[in-house]
Order: sequence, then C-alpha cells, then structure tokens
Amino acid sequence: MSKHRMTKQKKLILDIVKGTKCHPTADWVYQEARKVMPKISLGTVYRNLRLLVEMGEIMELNYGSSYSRFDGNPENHYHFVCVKCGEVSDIDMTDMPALNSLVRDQGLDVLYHRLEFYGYCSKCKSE
Amino acid sequence: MSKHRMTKQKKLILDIVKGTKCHPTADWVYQEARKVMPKISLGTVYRNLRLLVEMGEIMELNYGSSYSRFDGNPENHYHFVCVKCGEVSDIDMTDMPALNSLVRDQGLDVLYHRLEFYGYCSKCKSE
DNA sequence: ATATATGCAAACGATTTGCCACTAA
DNA sequence: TTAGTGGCAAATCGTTTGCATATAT
Repeated sequence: MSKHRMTKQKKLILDIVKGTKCHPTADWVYQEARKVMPKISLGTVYRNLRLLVEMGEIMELNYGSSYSRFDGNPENHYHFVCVKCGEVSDIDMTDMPALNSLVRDQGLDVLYHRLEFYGYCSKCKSE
Repeated sequence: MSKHRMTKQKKLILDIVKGTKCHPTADWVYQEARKVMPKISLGTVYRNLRLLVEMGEIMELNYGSSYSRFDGNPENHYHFVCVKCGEVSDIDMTDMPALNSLVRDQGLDVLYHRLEFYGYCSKCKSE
C-alpha cells in the first residue's frame, strides 16, 4: 500500500472537480488548474485524476465520447447525457438496488450498475 | 443523403458482427475478417463499423475501457460487464421504458437509456 | 532523509483521414 | 460512367510514461 501525499497540485485538482457540477473532462480541469497554478502540467492532472479515482474521492464517467469525464460525487447516481452537445448532468433519482437483485437472480455476481439517459438537454432542445 | 454500396468488405464485417455473441472490438473483427479476406485493411474495418452503426444495423458500446465494442443486435438491451476480464454479455431482461418516463417527468427530453451491470463473470468468479 | 510527486516531452494505442486506384450500381 | 469505397500509411487525439528535479512527510 503506497502512501499518498496531499500535494498542492492534487488538492487543487480535487477542489476543482468537487467544486463544479459540470462533469468536466481532464482538459477542462487542466485549464481551470492553470488559472491558479500556471506551470501545472497536463500529465500531473491526468496522474492525479487517476489517483483520486482510485482513492474513491471522485468518479470517472465514459459515456460514448472518446474522452473521460469526472464527477466530484463518487456515490453511484444516474446521469443524463445530451446527444447533441455532450453535456452531462445529474438526475434526481435515487439508486435502485432492486435492479441488481433482478440480475443476481440470473446467477451473475453483480457489484453495481450504471444507468444513463440520452436525449436533448433543454438548451439544445430549444435550438 | 449518400448512397451506401454493399461491398464484399462491408457484408463480411456485418456478417461477423451479427454472427457472434461476444460483443467484439474493432481489432477482433479485423482479425476475423482477415481469415476470409487477408488483404482487408484495419481502416476499412473501422470505416464500415462506423457506417453500420449510422445505418442502425449494429450498435457501439463504450463501457469503461479505452476501446469500443460492437453489438450485432441494434435493439436496446441491457449488458453485463465483467470488472476483471472485461467480457460483455447480454442480460435476459426486457427493456423498461417506464424508466424514461420517470426522467421525462423532470422535464428532460429523453430518447433512450442505457443500463449496464458490473461484476464478476462466472469464469472470473471461480478463479 | 527519502520515497513520492512534479514538469516536460516523448511515447502510446485506438481511431481517423488523405490519397489514389478500384468497383458496385 | 462515376460516386462511393478499399488499401495503405501517415496523422490525430486522448492519455500514459520515462526521467531528472523538487517536495511532502
């Protein structure tokens, strides 16, 4: 078990991800971080995002696009993804563990599930 | 609207994806295709997989890993993903359109949803 | 003191694309 | 005939990594 150091960089990255509801990409986090710490490197951002995911502090989302998004809320919850602009937002729906039970009944060893809804966000809908 | 030609290559790729339950990666399709048509190129495989997705003949899946998988069944259905070996399999559960209604009630324009269960497949569980 | 993290740049792997020859319609 | 497609290789893009230096503990 390796020890984690809470460096300035890691703290900043954690604060940025926890401090937004926009489910940011690694590059968005990088741009935000540079506003505070101009010499921070993209590699450091990626390294720390990965560490923070492993530490269970944040969550990584892979919804269709070729890049990952990150979520400051590590608890399992559901998302809405806009098929036009790619924006990801939280959905006000409580976790449904009963879904896991349905699959366990089929003999599969289920740990968790992911549920995402796709459609047009309010902004893209009105365009 | 461009016209699609049903070339030997496209037909072969379609048959390969429709003919397996393994939710293959592009490279797996490429290796299979080469057994029949040794000079087929990887670019052609990628191009046709994309065309077939756009035509609604097959479906693209992005579950966590850094590469896509493809599914010969384009109808919305649910999957199980092994967190250890990455294998993807179908789940015997009918589509639940009622879930979309729950989200529509929140004012979002939902087209469809995706539901994936994660856990250990029977092979990895017994290791 | 020293193991872990940083910045930088090069490397990586999956996927896409430009080009010219080929072929399905 | 001709617009769409194939093969090939180079390019792209998000992400990872090697290395020498810096820093948290």
